[in-house]
Amino acid sequence: MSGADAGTPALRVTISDVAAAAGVSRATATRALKGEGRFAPETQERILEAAERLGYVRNTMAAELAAGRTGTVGLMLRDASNPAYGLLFSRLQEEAHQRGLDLVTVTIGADEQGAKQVNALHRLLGMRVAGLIVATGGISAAQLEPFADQVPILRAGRVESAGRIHTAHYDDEGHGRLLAEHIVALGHRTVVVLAGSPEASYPEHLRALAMQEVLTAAGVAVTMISAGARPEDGVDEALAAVRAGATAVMCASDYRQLAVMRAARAAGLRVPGDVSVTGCDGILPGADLLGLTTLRIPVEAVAAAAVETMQQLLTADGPETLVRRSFTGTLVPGSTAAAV
Amino acid sequence: MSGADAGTPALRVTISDVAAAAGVSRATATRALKGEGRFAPETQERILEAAERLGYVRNTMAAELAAGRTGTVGLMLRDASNPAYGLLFSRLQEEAHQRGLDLVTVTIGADEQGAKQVNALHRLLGMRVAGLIVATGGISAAQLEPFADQVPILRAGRVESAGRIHTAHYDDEGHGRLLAEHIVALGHRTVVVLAGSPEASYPEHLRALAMQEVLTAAGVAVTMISAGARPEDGVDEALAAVRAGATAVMCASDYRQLAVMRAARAAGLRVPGDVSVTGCDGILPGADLLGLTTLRIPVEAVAAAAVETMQQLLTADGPETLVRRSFTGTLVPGSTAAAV
DNA sequence: CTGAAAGCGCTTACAG
DNA sequence: CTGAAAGCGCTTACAG
Repeated sequence: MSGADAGTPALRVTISDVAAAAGVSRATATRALKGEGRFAPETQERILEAAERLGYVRNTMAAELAAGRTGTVGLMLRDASNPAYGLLFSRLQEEAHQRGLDLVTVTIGADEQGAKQVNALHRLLGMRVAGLIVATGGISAAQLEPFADQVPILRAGRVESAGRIHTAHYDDEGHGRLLAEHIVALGHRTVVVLAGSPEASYPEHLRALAMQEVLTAAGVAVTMISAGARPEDGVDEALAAVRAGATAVMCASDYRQLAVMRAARAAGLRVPGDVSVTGCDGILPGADLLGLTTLRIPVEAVAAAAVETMQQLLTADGPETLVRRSFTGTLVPGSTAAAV
Repeated sequence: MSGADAGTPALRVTISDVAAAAGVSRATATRALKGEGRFAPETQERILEAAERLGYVRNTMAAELAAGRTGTVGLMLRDASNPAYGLLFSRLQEEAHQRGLDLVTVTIGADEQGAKQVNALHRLLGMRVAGLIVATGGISAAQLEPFADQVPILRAGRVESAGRIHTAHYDDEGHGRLLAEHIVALGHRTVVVLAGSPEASYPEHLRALAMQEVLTAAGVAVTMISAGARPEDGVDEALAAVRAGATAVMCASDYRQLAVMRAARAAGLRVPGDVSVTGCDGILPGADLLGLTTLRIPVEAVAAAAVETMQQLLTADGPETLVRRSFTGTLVPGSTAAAV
């Protein structure tokens, strides 16, 4: 309440201050403040009043250190400027709030090296979080697994093959299939599939493989383009294939779809007149106005499952079994893809 | 490294384990691990090797409690599903990373009551963060100020009039002015301004007031609509005004602009043939394809200034002066607004 | 260059 | 119903 001098941080009020002000021991103050254990109602009242008056805020670090446990779940997040991750983040928070789970988040840039990823992981583990939700593909199972016996780890959004990591993930293959079936149904016989390489984006890669499978099985001629991480990567190549006869470009993400539409417009190609285009994600605001043909990924369901599963893992008493939950989104037919 | 039984968390290795394994005291282990103070190079090597081998992760809570300080800055964030906040979040993280500042984030839903907002604040203060960056309008200066003498507090994105809170904010009034001047230049004489009410969105309110001022000063007839928080709120009213003669609808956000375009399309009104529309934010992916007339808010500059300022505040030795930095974005003329 | 000791703020059995 | 005591894992002067 004093010490407003700059440079000298104000003295924080501790539980000892509160206890003294209320004329009790620290032990009693602790109990009354938490509302656990035995204490006289009027004693509690006095303690609560003192805490309020002094502006007491419990030191979480000390409390958790002493109690030997943490009520916080760590969340590793990828760059939230991508709306798909932004929304996932938002939903995870929302779910956690509703279930009374405290979440502490650290993010890692998409471009960061393994060392930084591990660093972020250590920061969370250093806080002795009770569980870990990983919502970034940037960190591998190998980096995660050593800690799987210390704390439950769940990957959100992406499949995971490693033994001890739980998941709540998108059905990327199913998504690729649904989109490809739509294109087949529209009668396209020569199609470009434009996706990030496995290194650039594993989910995109999975979608692309599934698309290829469905298209090929339907007798469609497929040109696969394995591109870099940036949306504009591979776009020129895709348009070249269009000029060579392809009637549709299937993109593994809406960002790529936008890039293709931009380039098509610049090149004087009409969508869907000259070329049909599809994407995947379906969460861009304004996607409807653009008429994007896409697939809405089930962000809400994945977020809910992730938090629910984590909560179960935290309260599990029996031996823990591996949880793997997959969620399929819904096709959004738009005006960017038409029958040939 | 044992205790893989479910239910029984593995024993975490402590610095005592590392010290014992290396045959030194905990004090020496601490120094060598941090690389501070004096120690024999070969001793350090032994300690580092032991830590590595045992899988030691320093307990941050204990370390900071003992050291009496924190290296972490708290970030209070609003729902990141809004791209404007998602991008701000992303940039803040990026900047913090680059400057070696650790950020720990808690979010609060847009709809949450004051109690929850304060709760989130307490969670951060309970972690004894070294500083606080507030990137949500949901928490008031009055709630923040009591803590301003314990820790530097900076509001990012939004102006702040309270005495002890620093800011790095958008020039909302300037943004409103720039957009209004554009509409005036296009020759519109009857205009609707559609914005959230002060309670729904204070920044939108500021933009709207500035628009009104510029429009009125130019002799334009203005209809002000003070709407709810949802993008579709007030849209019907706006279209009614258009039917009554208004030639332009100025929205205080891109979300509202999209809602107006959607409704206009449904009502058979052409944009910009029958009505010009403007927004504000300019960060929607695909905004260019839609031809949105908007204003790109300077997210990057605000984020950089916020982190930079916070870092200065943390290392300041002299008496701290109030920092208030404002940033103006750039007009993005699109195809949704045309001359009458 | 290294270690013994005290202490950070809080909680938890255990006695009363 | 309440308090004294020990301890959570680590760091920091202070002696050696």
